[in-house]
Amino acid sequence: MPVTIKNIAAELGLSVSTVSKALNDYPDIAPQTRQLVKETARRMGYRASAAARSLRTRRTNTIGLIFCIIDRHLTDPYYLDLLASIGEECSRQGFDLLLSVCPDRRLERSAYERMVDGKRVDGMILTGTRHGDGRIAYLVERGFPFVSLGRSERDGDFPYVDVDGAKGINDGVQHLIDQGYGRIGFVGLPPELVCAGHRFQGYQTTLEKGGLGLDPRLVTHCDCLTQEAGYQAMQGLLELDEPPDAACVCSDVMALGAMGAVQERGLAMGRDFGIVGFDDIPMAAQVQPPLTSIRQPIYEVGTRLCRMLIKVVEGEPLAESHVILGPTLVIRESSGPYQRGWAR
Amino acid sequence: MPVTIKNIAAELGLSVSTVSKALNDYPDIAPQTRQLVKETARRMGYRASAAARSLRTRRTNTIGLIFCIIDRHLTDPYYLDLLASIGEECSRQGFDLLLSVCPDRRLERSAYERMVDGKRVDGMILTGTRHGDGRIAYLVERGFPFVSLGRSERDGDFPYVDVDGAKGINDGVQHLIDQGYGRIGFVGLPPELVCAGHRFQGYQTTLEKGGLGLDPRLVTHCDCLTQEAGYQAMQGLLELDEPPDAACVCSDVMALGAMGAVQERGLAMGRDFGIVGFDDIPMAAQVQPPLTSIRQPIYEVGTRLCRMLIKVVEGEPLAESHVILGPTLVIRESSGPYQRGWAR
DNA sequence: CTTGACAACTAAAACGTTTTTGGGTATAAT
DNA sequence: ATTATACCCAAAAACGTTTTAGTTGTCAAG
Repeated sequence: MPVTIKNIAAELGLSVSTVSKALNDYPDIAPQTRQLVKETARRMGYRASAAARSLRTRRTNTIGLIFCIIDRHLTDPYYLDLLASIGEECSRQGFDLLLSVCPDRRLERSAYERMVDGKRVDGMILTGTRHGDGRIAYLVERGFPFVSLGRSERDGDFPYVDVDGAKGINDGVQHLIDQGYGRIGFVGLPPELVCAGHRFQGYQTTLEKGGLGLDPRLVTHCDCLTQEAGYQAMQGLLELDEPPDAACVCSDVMALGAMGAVQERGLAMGRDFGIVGFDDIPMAAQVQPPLTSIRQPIYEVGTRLCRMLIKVVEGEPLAESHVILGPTLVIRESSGPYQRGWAR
Repeated sequence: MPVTIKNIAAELGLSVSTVSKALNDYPDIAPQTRQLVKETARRMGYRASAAARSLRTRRTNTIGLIFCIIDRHLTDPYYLDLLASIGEECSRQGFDLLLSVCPDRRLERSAYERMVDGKRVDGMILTGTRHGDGRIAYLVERGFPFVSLGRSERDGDFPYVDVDGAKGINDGVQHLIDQGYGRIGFVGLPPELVCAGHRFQGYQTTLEKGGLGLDPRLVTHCDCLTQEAGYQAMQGLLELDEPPDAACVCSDVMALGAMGAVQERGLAMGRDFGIVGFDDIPMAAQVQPPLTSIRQPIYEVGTRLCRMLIKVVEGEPLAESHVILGPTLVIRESSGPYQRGWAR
């Protein structure tokens, strides 16, 4: 039923190999033949069978992406933008994107094996590198092409794109200091994430540079990137004997939850209490008050990841295999100048 | 390098066909042989080549999904949840999910052709049915298995899952009426979407039922589902000579933008002006004031779509091929009782 | 002793490509 | 007239499975 290369050959009285070569622009095919074949193929509505082609060429022209969803809620717009940028670049390059969503960390390994060992994809994009990342170990051991979003110091040398989290947090914390906040808390990412450490370092060094000591009680983190978790974390900080008057929250989604907790206490955001988020999701600009946030160039990250991986897959050399992109602080009202103390 | 069925056969001194049959539980294989083969396969780390298998069986065990992104921003959490639910169900059923993101409506057709004619997937999930939907025409013509999220009256008979938008809007508008709002606007979806019509009907009938006439000036719509568009639409309504005192906005993301426009005018949300959104994204509960919204059972929608499609692909009969799920109104503060008039 | 039935396995074709090798026919060079 | 050189095309193998159609061996029934 579907039209194959053989049908075209029969139609034209040519051999299969000639047709194949014509379609693939081999040099030893007469220009007119090539023309004729392509014309006929189009007329007959021919499309190469992906399976047959990849069986023969050992290439799938597909890249794999696995999202491991904890808690059944992956509603962070950040991921959707990442996905969109990767997907778009894939399309441009004629690649497909095979996506797997696994609801449980324990199923993650088998999801990778399915894609990699089942030869379903040519390469993988890995997001959110973790300490002692089993996925990296696996891919390195297999010698399978991959790039990652996020560094991983000790796990071997592989191409990655990362955002300079320390720099981002530095800008954010410094901004809070400049606005007059003196007791600045930190709501970090799940500690297993490599980038969580970088961001904390940014917090630490900027406090020191600003002459503010680090109070460990003001440092907390969320185990998942949800509003609820951000709300809880901020609750914890506000219940301290000496609560903070500002906080740097490592994800906007978490920051929105944190804002809720602050406002619930009757504190005026951007006056009594300052918050800086991370990611600069679209919602950040719309919420009341608008949320100051450290913008990640997420579209560029996704695009670069995709381009790098495709180069690796095709065996081309990478101009740079370790890319660190700079975030930019977007100042809005949630970090307005500090106006009064906690006790009022 | 990768271990194939032939390697296993050689290792055990069996034929390829025996190994294949053993792995696939054919009855004419001795139980002990089957056992031995499976054991050995596992030990050697065997994984069937997806390409070879699907070349032979004409099945890919993959379903396709194409997101057409307008405006480079697909940050609606709704889609991420939909994607997550579809992805999870795929995993459970041992299917892969091939995702294509096309930045331009003009590239949509070729994205479909790539998946369908290139035999990359066994079936497609189509989202957001449109009037005179070219995708449906194409798939029907090809006789290709698909299910859709959303009805389509005239385009032929195919399985779908839909949410009862008329019912949802009905509940929302009735709620606004009950809260004392008397001049209720409507911010609809892009009119090309089939569901846009259903929702508008819900608006219309509920107004009539409530004895409120329909003022066409209070009816507007957005061309894309962004906050910005919602903001603009609401601006338009508020600039009328006789502006509304409430509005039903057909997507939460748009509703958040609309809330911004309302608040910018100095109106108190949930007192001077009521808003009901649609989708009940997580953000709705967190924003200030929390947004009343019509919840779509999006996880169930995704799961059902996936299950139905897989049944169709496998040639099993569908218990019900036209599923309409009910939304539920989640009441929050953005639709608090009407307290004062526009002029103050 | 043949026949048939059954169980357990194998041979081989097929799926639709790509690619290597090689063959034939012009044209050009010796 | 012979040889070399392009040029164009065809044959065939290969990729790793699945599946149809046997083949072998054993055992029971006739």
